[in-house]
Amino acid sequence: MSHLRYLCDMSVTRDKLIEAAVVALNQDESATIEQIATMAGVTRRTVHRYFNDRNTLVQECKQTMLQVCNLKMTQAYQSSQQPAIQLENMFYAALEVGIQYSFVKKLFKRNQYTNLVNNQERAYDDVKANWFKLVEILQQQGAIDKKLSIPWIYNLFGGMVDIAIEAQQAGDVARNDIKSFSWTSFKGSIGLQ
Amino acid sequence: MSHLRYLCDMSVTRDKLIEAAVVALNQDESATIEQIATMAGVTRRTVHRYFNDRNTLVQECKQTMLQVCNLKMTQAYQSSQQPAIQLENMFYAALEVGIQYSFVKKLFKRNQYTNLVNNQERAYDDVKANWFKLVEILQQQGAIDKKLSIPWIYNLFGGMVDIAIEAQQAGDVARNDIKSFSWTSFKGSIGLQ
DNA sequence: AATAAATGTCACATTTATGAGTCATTTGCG
DNA sequence: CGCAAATGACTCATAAATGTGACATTTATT
Repeated sequence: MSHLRYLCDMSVTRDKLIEAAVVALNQDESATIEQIATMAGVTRRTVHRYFNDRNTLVQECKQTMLQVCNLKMTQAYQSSQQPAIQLENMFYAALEVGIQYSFVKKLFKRNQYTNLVNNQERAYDDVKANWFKLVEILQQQGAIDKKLSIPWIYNLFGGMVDIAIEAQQAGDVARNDIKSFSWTSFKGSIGLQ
Repeated sequence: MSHLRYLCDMSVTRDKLIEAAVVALNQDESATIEQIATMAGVTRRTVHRYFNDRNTLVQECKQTMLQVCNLKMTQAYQSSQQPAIQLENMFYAALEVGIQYSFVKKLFKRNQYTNLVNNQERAYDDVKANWFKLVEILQQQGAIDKKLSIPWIYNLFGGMVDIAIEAQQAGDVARNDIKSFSWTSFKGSIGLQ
């Protein structure tokens, strides 16, 4: 056990593969192993060495992404006591884990109410419940446009992250501007003071 | 030639297949012919009767969707002389052809600058150019937040359509609310007075 | 330089997707 | 009803994607 991982350490490649798979699957949910391997800069055979089959890889992506998002979002939620600040920090957290967040969102969009309820998924429900509470409070205070429904605002929140990702991938919006642009736009879209 | 098309008229089935393919491909760009057929409520064999191969079907989807979007967006652009009204009507037009618009957007996101430049694609460039002019005018007038860049606003415009589609598909936002919610939110997101 | 780990290359079996032919059945119409 | 168009059900051939094994090559560590 070294204090620093080797560059060719297996766990590094493993993480790299999951990361590449998330990017590929986020853009094309039927992406082939070949495409994922190419994106990760390895051979298809290497992917098969780390994951028995395609489904295993996909499942690992789901678990890992859920874990990452739950952690980041929970930290953001606990970063303050003021709903407006909490919401803003949760937005930034979602932006930071952009593609992961988008992946998790799609995950729950498709398999809604499967019987695959595990700890991570329950934790995600908690995160979502906390988010809903925040928006409810802000709306009751009149800080958020009362004409908009909370489910709509939830869709907006996730959708704005996707817009930020797309803008970044398209490359036509300066990378440094994206964070401020997207928060400004999200704030405006819900009429937040 | 009857004034009313038969229910089993070929062109009806053909249109139905294209429509189903657009929905399927919009959600999974690698959707199989089987999935598309299922979505259209026909057999895979039927799809093959109308389109020689998968690529032909995809190409036809692109052409048809481009045509539909160009028409609707151009009509909306020409519906007024006031930039703010024109923009609003273009937004509604994009919403009306929601999935088609989203499809076309993805189309141009991937194959940017291919050599497949045909009439429809040139027309799309015109539509886009007109849209840009509107936003530029509004921003110079101070009617739109000057801190936001126009490419960002363009991404927002298309992204808001996607959010509306998702909200509708998820079913957690009342169908009648979606039009007003999304315009309200888009307006707010760009700081439009 | 020697060693071990990690990855690449090739070869092959299995599965899945695609495209197309044939014939029976359904559907809308006169 | 009876006709003709449209579709479904079944079939097969080919192509693409997946999963594995054996071995060569590269890479990092000692």
